[in-house]
Amino acid sequence: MSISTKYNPKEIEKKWYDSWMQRGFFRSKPNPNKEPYTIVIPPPNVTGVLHMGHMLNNTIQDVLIRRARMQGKEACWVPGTDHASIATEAKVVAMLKERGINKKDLTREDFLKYAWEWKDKYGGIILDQLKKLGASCDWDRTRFTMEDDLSAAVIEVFVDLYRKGHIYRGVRMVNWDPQGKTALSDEEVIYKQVNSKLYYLNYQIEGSDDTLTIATTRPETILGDTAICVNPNDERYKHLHGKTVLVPLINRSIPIITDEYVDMEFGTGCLKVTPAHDLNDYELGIKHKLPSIDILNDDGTLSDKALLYVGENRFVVRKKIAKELEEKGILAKVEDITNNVGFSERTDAVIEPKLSMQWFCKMDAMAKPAMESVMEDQIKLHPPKFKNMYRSWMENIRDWCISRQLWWGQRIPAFYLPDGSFVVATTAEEALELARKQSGNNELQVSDLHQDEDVLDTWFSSWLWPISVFDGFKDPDNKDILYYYPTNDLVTAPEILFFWVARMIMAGYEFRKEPPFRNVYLTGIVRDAQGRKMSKSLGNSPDPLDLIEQYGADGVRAGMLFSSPAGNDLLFDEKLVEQGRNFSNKIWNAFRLIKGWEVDETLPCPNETAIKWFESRFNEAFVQIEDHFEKFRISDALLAVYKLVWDDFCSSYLEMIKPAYQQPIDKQTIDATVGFLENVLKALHPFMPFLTEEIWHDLKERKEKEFLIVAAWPKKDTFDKEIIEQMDSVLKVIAAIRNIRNSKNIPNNKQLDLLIKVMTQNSYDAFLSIIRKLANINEISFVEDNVEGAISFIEAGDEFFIPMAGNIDVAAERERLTKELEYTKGFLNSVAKKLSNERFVNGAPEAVIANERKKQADAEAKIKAIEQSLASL
RNA sequence: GGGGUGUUAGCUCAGCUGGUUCAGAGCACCUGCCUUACAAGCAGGGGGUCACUGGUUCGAAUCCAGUACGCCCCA
Repeated sequence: MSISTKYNPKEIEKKWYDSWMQRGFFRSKPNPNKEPYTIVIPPPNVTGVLHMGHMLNNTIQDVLIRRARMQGKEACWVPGTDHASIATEAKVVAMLKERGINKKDLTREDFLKYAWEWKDKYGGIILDQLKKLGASCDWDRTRFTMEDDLSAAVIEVFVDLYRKGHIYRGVRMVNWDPQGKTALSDEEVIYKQVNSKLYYLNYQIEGSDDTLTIATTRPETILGDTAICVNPNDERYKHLHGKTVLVPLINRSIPIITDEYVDMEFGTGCLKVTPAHDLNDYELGIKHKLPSIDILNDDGTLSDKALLYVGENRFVVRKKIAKELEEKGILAKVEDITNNVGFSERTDAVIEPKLSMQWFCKMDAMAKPAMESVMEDQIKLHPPKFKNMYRSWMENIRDWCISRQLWWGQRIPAFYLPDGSFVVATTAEEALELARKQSGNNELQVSDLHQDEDVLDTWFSSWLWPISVFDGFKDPDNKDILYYYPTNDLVTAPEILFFWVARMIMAGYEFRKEPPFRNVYLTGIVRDAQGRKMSKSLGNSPDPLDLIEQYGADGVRAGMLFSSPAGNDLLFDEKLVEQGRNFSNKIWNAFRLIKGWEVDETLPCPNETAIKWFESRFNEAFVQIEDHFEKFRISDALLAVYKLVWDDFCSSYLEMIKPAYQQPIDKQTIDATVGFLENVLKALHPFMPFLTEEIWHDLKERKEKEFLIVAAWPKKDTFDKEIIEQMDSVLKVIAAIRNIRNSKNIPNNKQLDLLIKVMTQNSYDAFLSIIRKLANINEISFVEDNVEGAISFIEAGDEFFIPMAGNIDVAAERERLTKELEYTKGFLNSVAKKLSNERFVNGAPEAVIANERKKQADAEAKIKAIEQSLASL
């Protein structure tokens, strides 16, 4: 035979991907005669390269979209990338540095030119990598969050929300990244446990020689202190209420205030209040009308308001000031503690809570419908355990800081007048008009206005993604948006459930009055075999493209899905991918076998039972597979196909119908078998698209557009439960015979005889040839009595004998039978006990009791049979 | 500290509405096979007090409470 015994994915994958592309199978257009099925890709970071998380995520999306396509839906998977402002800007800055260029020396326009240059060069990499995986995206629809239309949408939305009063500008405590020199949203801050020191400092009480001790992890911030706070119920400090103390080193007089917020147990129970540098202190400050003293510059050095150590880095100052305090006898003691410190997700710098002027988007009004839609299952989360988390987040939502002190992104459309007031408008011209109206000054020119320097958070683009990719802002009634929106399923990671998913839902209701999608499938995190998160720094992540090279895209796809139930982390092991590859090979060889048969049209069909059985078995399995799909149990769906193919189709069915070596096969069997293989390929195609398409075409001549990728998905059909059960018993009989061979060291090629004592209504007539073939039996006969000199076993209530021609080890056989007898008696006993319990008989449903009675009768029959066998030994 | 969620075979996990799918699957493991589709394979097999304690029930892996340990989110 000329077909290789091993499946070789390399050229095959490229061939079919190109072929699909050429024929436009991935493309989608609104088609009123078809039901739309839409997925928008979670846009990967434009700076990114494919990692294992993307592999899992996009494999699942591809499985969903391919199945929908085969189901005859108008399947549309929209790809694209997002501009990832901080990450990309950091990469561009690094690139410039390499070329000896400092960002500070560039104008905004020059910098953006470099940024686009960078994006054009590296921005498409990740999408090309997805093609290797087999992703069947409609590439003609590829979008980018910074392209003109999507940027216009962002600006339009900003202006709209501003006019609705949802966007405001204000001084607020924000998470400041002193390295990136930008504000971050709460979600971009990662808290880590670190070892710190707790410094105990003595503050002099004014008008007294006494001191008061406070504890702080950040002694440098005392320079910004504006009060000391104690719990009003704290007996220790009652005598100090209303007094003032002096801040050490600078001797500023600050009041002692009281608030129940203070934890009496922590430190000394005295809290220093630094409203400019701590969120809780800030809120205390507002409540008690305290001044804020901002002692830090944007780059994390001390400002002149600090009075001391001006211009020095915050961490350097911490050490220096601790030393100075110690020398001056102010430092009482130092303790080691661990506390949570926030770090920038992007630059890893320690976050500085900082007061600054930022733009905010109000969340409460928009959060309401977004929360309800998930709680009431208009949008379903899979698995639903994430609903709780979602709710608690939405209930405690805070306003969204949307401004970023960067250049790479959509510039905030606010224009400042010479007097410091501002207007918000989509264009400078429109702004001028508004500004003239607002100021009453008709002499104002565009050049008098100054646009805000900041850009918008990237998520302020991506929350519009399901709408903006269909140009739903530019042209709200266009055909695409009307047809594809709401999209169907979103596949993403739980980490961005709030960042992104929740905000998309808000935007959906705000701008389209409809949810952006119906189902959210949450994948897990891909971890290594030890359970560690895969990361570049650990070096524990395989390169996905290497894996594809080694095992084939189909093998990798299957491997990823073998062990990844929704919402559960995937402990990735290369073994899984190996299993995927082995599976590819298994199917390949099944195909080789079928392809290799000569057909003799004159032969009668000896395989009616096998054919009838597999047909039913396929339908049974397919119903289950569909059920898994409907419940988003993708892993289970794959495993069900896997078992259907390997166990039922290959190990059982093909062995049943396989003609003897070099013998031809009859027409009816080959036709049925090819049909079965086609159905199996269909069910398998979403998971393993390349291999299945290849076999599809090798199996038969196909017409120009007759591709598996667009073949009709099988329909759920009825199945004959009885034949499945009968075959089940028959296969157990075969296994029992094989087991006897194994344990008695009887070679496979030695034919045995089989005698059957039927004690039930079972009929084996239709299955005799199958038993003969699979168990290598010479003669099968039926008996009324026990057979002497034979090994026996019971299956489905009937007794089977294999004559051993005197080769029986009587003692061993007696022991085996005795053991089985004992077990069965014990079993009977437990059933009898149940049945003699009056409360069980009265309380349990009829079916359960009938079942127990059947168990009882079966066990009794079995005991009788074993006893007879023992007697005849 | 608050909330959520989990603990089932060596590993990863199914197990829905308590009772024949109740103790399962895949991988790993053990034994025997190079039997012309496949050694990336074939055949067979051994593994579990369902975390622990108590409760509800005729009956609990399944429901309830507590304990221990793990993970996640928030502070």
